[in-house]
Amino acid sequence: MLLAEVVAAADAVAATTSRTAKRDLIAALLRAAEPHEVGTVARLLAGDPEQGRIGIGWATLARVEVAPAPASSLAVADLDSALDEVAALVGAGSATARRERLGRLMAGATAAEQFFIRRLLIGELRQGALEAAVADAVAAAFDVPQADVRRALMLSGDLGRTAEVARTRGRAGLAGVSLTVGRPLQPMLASPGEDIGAAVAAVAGPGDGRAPVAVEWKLDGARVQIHRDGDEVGVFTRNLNDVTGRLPGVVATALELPVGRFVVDGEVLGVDPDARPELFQDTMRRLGRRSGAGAGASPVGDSAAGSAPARDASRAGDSAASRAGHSAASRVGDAGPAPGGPAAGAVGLRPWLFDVLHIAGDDLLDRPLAERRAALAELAPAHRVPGIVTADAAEADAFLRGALQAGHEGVVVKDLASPYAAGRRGAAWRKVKPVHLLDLVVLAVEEGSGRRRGWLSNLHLGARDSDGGFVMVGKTFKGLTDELLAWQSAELLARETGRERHVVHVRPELVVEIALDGVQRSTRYPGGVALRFARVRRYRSDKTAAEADLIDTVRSLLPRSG
DNA sequence: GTAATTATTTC
DNA sequence: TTCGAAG
DNA sequence: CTTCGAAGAAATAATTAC
Repeated sequence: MLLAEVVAAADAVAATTSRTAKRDLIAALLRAAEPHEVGTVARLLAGDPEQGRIGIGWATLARVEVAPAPASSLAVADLDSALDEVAALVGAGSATARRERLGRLMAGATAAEQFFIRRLLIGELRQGALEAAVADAVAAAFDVPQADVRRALMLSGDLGRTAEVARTRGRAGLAGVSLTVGRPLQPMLASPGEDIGAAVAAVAGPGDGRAPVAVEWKLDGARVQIHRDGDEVGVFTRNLNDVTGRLPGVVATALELPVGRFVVDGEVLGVDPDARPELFQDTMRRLGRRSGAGAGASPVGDSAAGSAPARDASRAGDSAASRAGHSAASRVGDAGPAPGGPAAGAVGLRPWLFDVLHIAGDDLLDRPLAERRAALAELAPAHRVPGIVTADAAEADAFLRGALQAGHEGVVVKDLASPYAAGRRGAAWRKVKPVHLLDLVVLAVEEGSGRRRGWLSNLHLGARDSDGGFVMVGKTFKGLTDELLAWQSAELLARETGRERHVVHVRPELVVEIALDGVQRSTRYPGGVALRFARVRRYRSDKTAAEADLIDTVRSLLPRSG
């Protein structure tokens, strides 16, 4: 298949806002593809090429300027192999070599193709259709039920393979896709809850006689899905990245459990010697460390295993997913203190489990949560996330307060009758965490892009200094309706004091109420703190900048670090 | 040696 | 994370 | 009412460029 056909389809998809039209356009393209190309084409249209991120970003692309070819000649396979080649370039001089190879690819591409390749590589296809849309198109193209395609996609985590299966083996083939120990599936997600009472009511139903719900601590770490098959262990993140080699302690824990074959779901989190959870930043620091990759005990084993970042976690499907058998030896060395890092006494990242998806040959996905929790209690009682079962909102509230007291993020309220809805952000799980509010001053604003082009969108936020000045503590563009965007654009434009690039500086007069989850240490901002998940609640027209919150108030939200 | 670039995770 | 569009 | 996509920040590590 010619790349031009794919690009034409992508352009047509971008040109319509109708989801069914998008689906039909993609379906027509998939039908036209050769059977062996279906997977590649599907992934291209979903903006997720098999090679993943290959070390090309906007900066690299900006330096590759090649006159477009007058006529299209590239095949899909040409693009695919070019991506393979670029991905294979590592080590000294690789960036130059990448640019060179990319330039050759671009020289053979028409203007439209070049544009598509750029968007693809940057990871922003912006056609209003990604994985889910393509999945629906797969169903339409090959005349198989949408639900079957989605299920296979969630269980395999692999759109290309799912598309190929649908094309070559149809409905029966899709039905044959099942949870496979060692291969990650899409994790179930929680939807946001207003507060604990609302969450309990939403999950259990309102009023008397409501069903009991599970209420569990919500830990501020990294989601992990742990697979064990005999002495093979694989650990995967929320995005199905393989982090087995970075979590020797988790591997060791998995190997200690009394059952040889299982899939469990949970969170990894560092804990201080005094049992307080580490800051998210510190947990991520540990997870980010790639020393100790693989099973070997050689602490300076170098990055021999897939030297390029992000590539050891490639989703090549059959990659070296799990080969971390004898990891106990590497555990002690790896968990050692990072230079300049926190707490030498910390024991490294530990798994906290809250679900079981498979155990000893039985898939539990379709079983009620109550049953899965019971299975977990038997499999790994010492590693469970603390939780209760209750029908009483007051009891749930008390448990939430306890979680916060212990330094955790909040709780997740779960329907005990619900199955494990892989890949869904359903109403069966509701997360509840406290919201902080701050009144901050708008110091500057950035021009919007995409559908916010023409508006002033991203706000630079400042807290009040003790001597009358303002200290920037973060930015946000969230929580703005189109109406509010229009209003703030006009108001801020009227206060413009100067511009640099896309940033419009304004007189610090407007006070905006910001909701946030908390604050974290920052090296970027002069106040030493940055807002976490800041979003606009409303403008405080009733307040002047002199009444905004102080930087010390912002700092007081910092959790005490380990 | 330091700065820039890219990629990764969380939300 | 939040919002808006689509169905 | 639900799903989906798009908008972006922050911190970190690895690697390359200068």
